Amino acid sequence: MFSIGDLSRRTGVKVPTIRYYEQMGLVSAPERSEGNQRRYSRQELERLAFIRHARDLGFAVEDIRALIDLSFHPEQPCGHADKIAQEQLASVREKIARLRRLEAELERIATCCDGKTVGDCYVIRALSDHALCADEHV
Amino acid sequence: MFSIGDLSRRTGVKVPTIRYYEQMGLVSAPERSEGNQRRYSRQELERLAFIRHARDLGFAVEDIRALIDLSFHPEQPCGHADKIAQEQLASVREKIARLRRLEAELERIATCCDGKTVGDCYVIRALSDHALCADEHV
DNA sequence: CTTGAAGCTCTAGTGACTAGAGCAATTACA
DNA sequence: TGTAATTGCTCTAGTCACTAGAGCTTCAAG
Repeated sequence: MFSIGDLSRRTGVKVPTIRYYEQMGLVSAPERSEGNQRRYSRQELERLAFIRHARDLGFAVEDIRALIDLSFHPEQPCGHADKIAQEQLASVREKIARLRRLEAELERIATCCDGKTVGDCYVIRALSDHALCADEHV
Repeated sequence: MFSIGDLSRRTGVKVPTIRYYEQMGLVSAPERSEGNQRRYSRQELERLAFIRHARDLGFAVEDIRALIDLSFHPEQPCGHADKIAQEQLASVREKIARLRRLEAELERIATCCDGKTVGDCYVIRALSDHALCADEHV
């Protein structure tokens, strides 16, 4: 049996976060010691590792809940799991594209400031005047 | 004079968000009509456009507050504004790098699922077993 | 003059935690 | 066995940048 601290060290999920996951129903409430402390089995450790892994990959808690539900029904077609992963991939790609545009814009703004005072600072001017933007960033 | 709705349409900032910015002190409380409705000047429109632009570029509200303060002191050296922009650029680049790693991982996970049921779904297995990961993603 | 859109204030909710207070239980060591 | 340090417990509230909704008032058009 593992204490909540053991679980935390082994999975890298912080202690309050584990309790938060329990409250959200992502991990089930474990057994308790005589003194009311949480005691986890290996199964619960693995489940938390799964969650940690999925969170690292940017899955939303709701997605993770769906994936866990699916993993309890191994006989079901896996189209749903696949769809969740595909959607997550699409969303990550979108974020990357958006951030790339911001990067370009910021590079332009942050590198050509050669003014000495705020009055002729390119950063401030660029932010004041959207027309200075190379292209629309939404 | 513009109503809050005019301002919203012209800047693309939603009406409740404008009121929220006022509460946060990002935009100052404008004049009111006889019937207590907000009436904005062109200057306030421009300020909101500035904020919108900076938010689009991912600046935090605190950063924007600092940039606005700076823009009221055009005689100051602009090193601070430049620093804020540089930091924002660095943070955007970091996010891009991180998302790229996630993208690679998700591609691997989401494209090689050829199982029929959840039982042999690669998505689920990959999430369960961190060891399947090509490299560490933090 | 009426009707419907737009405005007002206020409170509470979002997601995914994080921080802190004030206790109780456990563990390590003497 | 004693005690001190660490870890655990519950509960509330805070974070960020909004967003939603209730219940009301004001404004502009026809």
